[in-house]
Amino acid sequence: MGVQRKTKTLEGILGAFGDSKEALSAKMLLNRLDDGVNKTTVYRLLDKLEDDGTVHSFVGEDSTKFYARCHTCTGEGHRHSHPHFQCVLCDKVHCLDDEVKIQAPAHLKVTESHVLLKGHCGRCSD
Amino acid sequence: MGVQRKTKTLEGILGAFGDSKEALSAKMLLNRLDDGVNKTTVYRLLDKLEDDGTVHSFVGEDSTKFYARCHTCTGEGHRHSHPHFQCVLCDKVHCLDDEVKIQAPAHLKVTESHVLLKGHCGRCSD
DNA sequence: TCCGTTCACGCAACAGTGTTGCATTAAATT
DNA sequence: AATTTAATGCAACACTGTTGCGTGAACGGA
Repeated sequence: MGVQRKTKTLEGILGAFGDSKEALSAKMLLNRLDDGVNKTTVYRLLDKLEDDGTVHSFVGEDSTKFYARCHTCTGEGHRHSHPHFQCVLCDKVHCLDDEVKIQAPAHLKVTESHVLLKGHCGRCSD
Repeated sequence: MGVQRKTKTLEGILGAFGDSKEALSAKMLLNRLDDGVNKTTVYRLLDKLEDDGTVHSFVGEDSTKFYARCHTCTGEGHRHSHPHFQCVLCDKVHCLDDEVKIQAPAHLKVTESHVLLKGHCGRCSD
């Protein structure tokens, strides 16, 4: 049913994402919010924000879920065929721009593509 | 250090993978082996087989780890730029053939690409 | 501004996947 | 067969994420 009330924690989460393409895990968010916010609250808000089409989620190679602001989605459904990039040095994750189309054998009907690239980001590869 | 002894559980695991491109999770393996094999044993063997370059691993969208036989790897390092496909109906996961190259912005140095496609497999889309 | 509704919150307990320490068992080597 | 040491089973743990429930706070209406 999505978010219905403007609470302090909600504003903290939206503020953490800001308008950037950086992706955050629940743990990262808890660290940034700090002052006694409960993890349950964060998980529930993230779920609702995803329902609303405000954020989208994907799974990193360490099996943890990351969330990032959507820029083109609605509550009707998420359409994200853009890749995500994770820096192996600073661990930052962010969304890339390009749409990705991967061709699969004809007998498969592909409905979702999840692409995660790993490597060194701009700041870390100097 | 890898596998050093040919035990019953090891043969069970290798038998389960066979020579196919199907990927299995630890849980799936435990179900197939059944007769009182401990999950710790399976996890440890999978780790060692990965070290040896016998299997490779990747993370599914449900945050669980899948393993599949390598066909071109050595203990020196895994090189897998092939996509993996998961059927949303029968939940089977398998390796696809094509190599995938995704172009990323120039300031990023990409060292790994993980691609997971989801959809309906041949058997399920009839 | 007060009040009532009901969403949101914190807490505790739990679920699932995967890991670690340690004592025991069993492959491989002699 | 005896010895060595990798592999196993067990229990306990770590981590991410979830659920139930009682309390608190946001919002709408009077």
